[in-house]
Amino acid sequence: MPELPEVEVVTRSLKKTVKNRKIIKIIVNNRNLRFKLQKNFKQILKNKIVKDIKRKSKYIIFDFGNHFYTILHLGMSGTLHIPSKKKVTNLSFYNNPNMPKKHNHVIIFFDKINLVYNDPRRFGYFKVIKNKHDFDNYFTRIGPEALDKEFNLKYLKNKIKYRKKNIKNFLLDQKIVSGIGNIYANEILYKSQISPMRSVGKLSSTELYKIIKFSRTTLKEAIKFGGSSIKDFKSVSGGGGNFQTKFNVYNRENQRCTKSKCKGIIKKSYISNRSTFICNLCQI
DNA sequence: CCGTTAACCTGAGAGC
DNA sequence: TGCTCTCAGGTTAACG
Repeated sequence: MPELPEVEVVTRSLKKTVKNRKIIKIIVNNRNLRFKLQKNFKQILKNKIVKDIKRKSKYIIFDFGNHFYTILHLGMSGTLHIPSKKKVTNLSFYNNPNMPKKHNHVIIFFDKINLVYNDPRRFGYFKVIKNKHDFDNYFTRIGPEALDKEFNLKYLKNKIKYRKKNIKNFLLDQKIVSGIGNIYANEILYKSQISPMRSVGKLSSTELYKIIKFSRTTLKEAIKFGGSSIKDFKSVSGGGGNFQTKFNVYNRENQRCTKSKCKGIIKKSYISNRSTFICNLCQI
């Protein structure tokens, strides 16, 4: 489900809702997430106070102070929500309305507020980290995120050397640049007017610069619109984002290119089993 | 080292 | 109505 903008939106709402709150208790209904939840997960987090909430690419970080953290990755279908007594918030694409609590795997009880982790496909996971070394080490596996200054022309030029990978898979490779997923890779390449099939080694500096620029602007704009809600993305309070109304190519198969004067039709294909949308006339 | 594929999961929607 | 099949916003082990 979530790429950088959606995770950012969730992180911002967590800052407003659970920051500085104390965990009273935790209920674990299903430990079998992508990685099995450690046995003492409940005990180890009990009575901890959330000092801060941070985000690193697609990871949400609960910072408890003293280099004690819990990292959460939402996978494809993970959502966090705070149930309200007034309205039903858990009605995502994947949830059977008759059994809305079926995939509520972890419930964190704060004073006054409960935070529910729901994840039908269970590709998401929590990881508890207890020291600075492990924390820093955890993120060495991923490259700079697309909004970082480190993700610049010099960095990119160095990374593409001697490589034949196509630009779409390159943008999706979190070791190269982190935070971009399938929706935004499609949108960024459309705005850059570059075909997703192009080999990275053959891209010009101008083209690389466009990719960097549009990565930043596209992700930032998506954040401004509250992320993209295709099927089940919801913010913590239950509202969806609106960036899907801004899509130029994603999910727009057989529709007209959004650029005025362009007669192109958006075509769908697959690259490494991921759906890929392009305007044949705009993207070369 | 590099690039690609399969696998991990559940459920909605399409087609028959 | 119901069955089967495909697809979904992510990651990564395993393979050639």
